Amino acid sequence: MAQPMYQQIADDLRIKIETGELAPGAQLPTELELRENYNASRNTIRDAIKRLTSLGAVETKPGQGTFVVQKIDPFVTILTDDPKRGIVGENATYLSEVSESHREARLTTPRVEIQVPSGEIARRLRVESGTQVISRHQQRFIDEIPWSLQTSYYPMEFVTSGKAPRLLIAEDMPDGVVSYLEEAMGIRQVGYRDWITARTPDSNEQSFFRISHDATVFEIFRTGFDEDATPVRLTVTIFPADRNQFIVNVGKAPGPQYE
Amino acid sequence: MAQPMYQQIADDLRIKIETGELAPGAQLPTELELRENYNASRNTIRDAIKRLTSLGAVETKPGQGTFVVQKIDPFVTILTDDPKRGIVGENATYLSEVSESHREARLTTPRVEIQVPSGEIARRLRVESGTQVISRHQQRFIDEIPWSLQTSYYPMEFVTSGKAPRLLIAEDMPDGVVSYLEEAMGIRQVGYRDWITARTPDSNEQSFFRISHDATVFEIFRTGFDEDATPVRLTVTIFPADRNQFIVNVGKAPGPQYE
DNA sequence: GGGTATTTGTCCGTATGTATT
DNA sequence: AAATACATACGGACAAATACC
Repeated sequence: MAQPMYQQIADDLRIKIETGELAPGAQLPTELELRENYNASRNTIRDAIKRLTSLGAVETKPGQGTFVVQKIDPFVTILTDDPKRGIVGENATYLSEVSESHREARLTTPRVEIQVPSGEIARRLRVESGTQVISRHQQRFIDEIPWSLQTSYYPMEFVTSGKAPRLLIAEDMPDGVVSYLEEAMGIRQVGYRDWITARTPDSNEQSFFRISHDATVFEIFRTGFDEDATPVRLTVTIFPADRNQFIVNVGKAPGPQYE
Repeated sequence: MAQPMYQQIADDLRIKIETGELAPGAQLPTELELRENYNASRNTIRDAIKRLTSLGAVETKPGQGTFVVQKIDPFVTILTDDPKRGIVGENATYLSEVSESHREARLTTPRVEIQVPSGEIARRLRVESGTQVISRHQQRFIDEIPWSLQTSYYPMEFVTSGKAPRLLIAEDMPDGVVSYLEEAMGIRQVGYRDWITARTPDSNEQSFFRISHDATVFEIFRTGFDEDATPVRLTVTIFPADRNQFIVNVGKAPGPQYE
């Protein structure tokens, strides 16, 4: 046996999917039918299907069947801001990028919390661990598909000093928090750093994005800095890898995005 | 049964790993022992372990046992070139970044091929599909751990014109291909665009990186442009997500890397 | 709403193969 | 060569989710 049987079955089905014999959205034969087609036991068929789900080629729905996944048209985020536009709020950038591509973006109103951050958050925002921070959490959708989960963290003294009370208000800031902080506190964000990682989703992310436990999500930490190189904000965004890609432009790179 | 049994067992083992009760590198009890510990069948134990492998928490070795994975110290690549350094070869950047972190980098000598590129490669390099291109492929290691797979593509006329013959020589160019092209052909790369995606590894990548089929790799397409905004090269690099992270600096961001 | 058929999910037991020590 | 440990494959039983009448 060169290849295990479940692997051969998975490959055969994968080829049928790639050639279009099984179209996107189409239902695969049921486990019982596949069992007869391939003359294998149901468990072996199930192993083959598990292989395909972990490749992201099919999805199973209890009580209904197994279906070829609809490939989602990926949304591309430009991490390096357009210099002509200057550094603006991420949400404004997000909304304009999406509308440029003729798709409909939507954000939830922020959920504002006072938290004691995890060690990683505290380290990146450079506050002492054990102190409190303000967190603002938003969900983002494109064409009503859940697209990303974003949480921004700010040092607690921004509100305890009385200077930036609107950080605690559960409302979106259309001009962006960055420009609000400049108006209210004189803090200028002169640059930022994105730290890009990938991992498997936790259970919250699995249910929000409706992805399986062995899918992949990007986790991007964006730290904004003022002129003294002090972090003024940290934004952590989770993007499912099946519907998100990123662009970094350096030097003279043409067009906004496409050739 | 709120949670399925295999899930509870997986969670219990995961907690023991996170708390350090099962140290990195340690061997888990064998399937037979776990079966007695949890009073479950061997198949159920195996389902729990599959869950942990897909999380990347453990790895199984036939004939030996199941082991807590040694977390690899991730290597961080800066995608936005340091402006003081200017735009130099990726390999030079790679070697210097690694040596700055006191780790040992190594590259294989390039494997040079003439290929008819796939549609995606042709589109990104903006050559007509069906025409030939030069490809140069290298494997990169850090401390002898396989770290990335890189393939660069160049338009065929760079050598058919007789101007850049060294592109066909299977030798690393320590100063970088970019500066060679400038010397030899007068082509200046004035900028580049990185396009960042993530996916599961193909079988080549699985065996080279020694990762499982449901791991994740970053696939980064770097297109270099000359002053006419014409692509002069395309570099595709595969990075396993368990040992690679990326940084993008925009505006004034402090330090090279760490706070 | 309820009942039934269909389909996938979980769990068990067993046998045999393959890799490593 | 033998023992150990994981990998593959079979079969069966019941549960849970969904669709349909």
